[in-house]
Amino acid sequence: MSVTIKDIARKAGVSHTTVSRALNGNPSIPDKTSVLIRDIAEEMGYLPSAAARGLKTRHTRALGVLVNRIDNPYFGEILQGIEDAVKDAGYSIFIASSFMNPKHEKSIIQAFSEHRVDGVIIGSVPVNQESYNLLDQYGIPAVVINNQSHRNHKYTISHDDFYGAQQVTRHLLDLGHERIAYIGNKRASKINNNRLRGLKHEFLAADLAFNPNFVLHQPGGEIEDGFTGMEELLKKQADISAVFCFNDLTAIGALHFLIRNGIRVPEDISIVGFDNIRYSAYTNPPLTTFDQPKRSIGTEAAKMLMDLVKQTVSGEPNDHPMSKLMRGQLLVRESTKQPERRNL
Amino acid sequence: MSVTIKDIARKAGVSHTTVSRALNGNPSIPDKTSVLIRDIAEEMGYLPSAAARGLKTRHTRALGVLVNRIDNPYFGEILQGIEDAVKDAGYSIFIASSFMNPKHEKSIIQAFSEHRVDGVIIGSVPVNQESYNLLDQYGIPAVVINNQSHRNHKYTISHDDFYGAQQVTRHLLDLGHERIAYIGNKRASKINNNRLRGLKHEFLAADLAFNPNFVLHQPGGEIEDGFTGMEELLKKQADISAVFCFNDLTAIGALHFLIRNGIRVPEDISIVGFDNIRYSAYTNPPLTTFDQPKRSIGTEAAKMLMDLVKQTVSGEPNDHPMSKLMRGQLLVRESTKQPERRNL
DNA sequence: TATTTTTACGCACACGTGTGCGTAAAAAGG
DNA sequence: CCTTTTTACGCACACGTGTGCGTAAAAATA
Repeated sequence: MSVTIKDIARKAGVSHTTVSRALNGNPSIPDKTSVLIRDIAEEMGYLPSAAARGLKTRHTRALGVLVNRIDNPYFGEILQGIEDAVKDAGYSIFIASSFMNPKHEKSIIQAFSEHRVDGVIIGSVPVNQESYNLLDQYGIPAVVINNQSHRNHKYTISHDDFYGAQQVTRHLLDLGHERIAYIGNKRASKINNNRLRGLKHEFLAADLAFNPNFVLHQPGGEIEDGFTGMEELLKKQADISAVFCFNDLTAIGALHFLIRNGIRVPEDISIVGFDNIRYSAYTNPPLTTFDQPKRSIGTEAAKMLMDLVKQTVSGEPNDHPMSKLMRGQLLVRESTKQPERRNL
Repeated sequence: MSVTIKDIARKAGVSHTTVSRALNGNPSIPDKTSVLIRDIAEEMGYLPSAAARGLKTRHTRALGVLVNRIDNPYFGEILQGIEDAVKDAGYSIFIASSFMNPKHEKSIIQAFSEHRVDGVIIGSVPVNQESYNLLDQYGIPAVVINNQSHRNHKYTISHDDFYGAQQVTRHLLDLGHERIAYIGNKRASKINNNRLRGLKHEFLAADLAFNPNFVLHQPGGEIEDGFTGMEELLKKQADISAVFCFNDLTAIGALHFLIRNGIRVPEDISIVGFDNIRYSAYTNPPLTTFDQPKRSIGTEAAKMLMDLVKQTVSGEPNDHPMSKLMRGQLLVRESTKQPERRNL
């Protein structure tokens, strides 16, 4: 079965203590025996048991990542960013998706805790107080990406949605749009609010009145929500000239609805997305959007978490909260242009 | 810090042995003490240490999943399928991406082995013999999804690409296309071959000659490969009427190139993708494609692996290989229609 | 050579959980 | 009431690794 340090010890004619020390580079072991032991270990295909080691050292070199769903292109890139950062540092990651279901979420956090992960990253999901208490009790630090709960968390990485929404809105205003609609996502309450706030702020800054009837909050942020949202919006308000969508997925859905119904984009209506998921460059027309540094958000979250772990291990208390706000940039493609004059 | 069974034992006035048995439902413990102990455990927020337990039981209730990249929409859905199946069974999953890099791959397999995962799923990545030997040595079963290496694996889940390509080709032939090109993906050699074989087979079955100049193998299967592939193909062969693309991503790229260059789809050229990634329903025009049951592929792989683990645990030898071939179905949307007569 | 210092390594316990075996107490049987 | 069976539980060891402390041998010093 699996090779243990005792097997190596037997073969090398020393005690397992010496093997353990040799493999960990303890200076009390002279080079020649150290080399001998390493060679034998290599030859026997020895790999230390993370379980046994973790039992003693109290850390596992494993992190837990909780997301809403894995097969979401936005999270996908964040996950990849996390993995990039983590891989170099020799950590492994557990990934689980909660589907916004509190039951799942609780059992995921439990599983993470049972595996005694060194830390947890929570990606754009509101998490129960109960789950946090669990992590607290087990002394597991958590970094929250795009905090969605009302609670303020100690360690967060967030995207500056307010700024992003401002840029998007300014772009539309600069083009001459005034009848701008917003298709939001109820579920992502905090993010949704920030984006809407950014939009309103720009209207205010431009001395324009924003028509609240132009806002529609959908139950989710998927393609379908954009599709049905666009449909509903046009039923209520036929005279909009541009739509700011919660994210690229909803924008793709909205775009699709318009094209299906013979409404030209951007000639009749301009569409803007948010996030810059990979695919948004290849819609027809290519989507104007706000480019979130998703991969960087992932790596920054992972780095922050690994720093926290290091501090925890070295026993430093570190009670001051940390949070990092990441900014992206507007990406003008072809789904936006100045509004054409229409008979009013 | 974390609560142990000894803590519970102290509080309940029994030995840790009794606690262990009570929590594991050992019948030698009478109900009333058992309930008492469970209550105390609950109250103290006890969660068993997976490490300590795994050390004794020799299994960790953790699986490893190796993919090419996490942020790929095709894998994303497979991953979600795996996670679905695994969650109900109380397993957790490590996910790591190799980027087709043998170095990464080796260190990932090592990490999985160190964590003594109960099994590994390898998703559409060719894996070194060395890595397999490692898994073998540690007695870790592996299920391979869409085997990409030349070696035949013991346990596999595959999609029936030959059948799929046949359906796709027949669809095009039925529409009246004969000048059908294929944009392939060199990297996915085995899958690529099967799809091309399916295509050729249908030509043969229809008594038509297939023009090998209409085949182009790209270095990858991303959107960009489709874009540049289409460009190159048109330079070489201007008179094609339909393109069968390796997957939806390349199809999206190809489609994008055509539209950018004023070539109408499907009036001038029909395009077919493969996989049916979520987004393919929302291209303009919506993509005709072959719908792979990705989520099912993931769940089936997970189930097979968990069965293998169960057998390994119960000591059954189980040396007969297993493999499951999954079939999808053609999904005709709007990127294909009969060819228009052109001046030849 | 005798003494002190250094070197090289092992003993024994710990981490948290599971389990074979043993045993006092309780229950059952006579 | 005594014997046998059953019940309820604990002791002690094991899993694989890490570590404080101790010690024999080797090296350095006197």
